[in-house]
Amino acid sequence: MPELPDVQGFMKYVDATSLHQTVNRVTITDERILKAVTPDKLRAHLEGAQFTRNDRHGKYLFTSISKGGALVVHFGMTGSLAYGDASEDLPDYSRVTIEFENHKRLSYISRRMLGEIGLSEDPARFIERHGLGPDALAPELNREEFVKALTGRRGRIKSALMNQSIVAGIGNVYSDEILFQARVRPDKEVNRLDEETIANIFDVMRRVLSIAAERGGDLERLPSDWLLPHVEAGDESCPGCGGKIIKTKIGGRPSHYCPDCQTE
DNA sequence: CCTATAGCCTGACGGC
DNA sequence: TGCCGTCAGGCTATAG
Repeated sequence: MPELPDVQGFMKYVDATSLHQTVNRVTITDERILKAVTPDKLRAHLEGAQFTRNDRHGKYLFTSISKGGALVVHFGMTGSLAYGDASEDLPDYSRVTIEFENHKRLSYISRRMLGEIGLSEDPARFIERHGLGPDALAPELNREEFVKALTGRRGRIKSALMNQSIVAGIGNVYSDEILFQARVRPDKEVNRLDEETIANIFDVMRRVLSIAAERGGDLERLPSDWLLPHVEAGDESCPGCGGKIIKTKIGGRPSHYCPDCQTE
């Protein structure tokens, strides 16, 4: 599930549950989720340490470790976190579980194993090496820069919004919502959009992501005049005009839009 | 340099 | 009930 708003939700979740507790034990149920670190190294870095703070960049969560460096958490399409009592059974598809001295545990869950757990000594360098653009909600990202980053590009606007090297954090679902609210069709070629329209997409992007992030990505808590709650509920009618929402594929990803409201 | 596409990986779901 | 194809809120490597 995780796009920027969801990861923001996970960040608050870790803030509320897992900071400043000493790690007793790290259990790795499936090593394949560790792509750039060995199980021994992960354990060595975490055991006896505490988590001190969380930061997010795009869809990545960086949890700082008191001994130095940070735990890198990426959720892929099916990742999530679950905090609970250490005596309880692990949730299905737990891949890594961190047990604390207070007999609680934090489990990283991933059904399809498309995510990753790793370590980074320097998250800023990690972000750079992975070619991530500025976070979509970063205060230093402004309208002008956004317009500049999109100008001269070919391809479709939805693909550009989902391109993490332009702006980090937007995925398949929120790109649909942003374009719905900006009234731009997802298959519109970027180079056929004028500056004003792109600037408006920027404003809408900020509003959509901030509101959704506040709600931790919980689709049920989103305003009912947004597209997502309708699509999620299997409702094929447009919250704006009541017309039929079109489902199609753009860049291989399922996409929803209203042909009547999204005219640009 | 840029964009589009296939592949990774696994389980849930619907149709037969 | 069981099998099978399709699908999925992401990313990377590769081809064009």
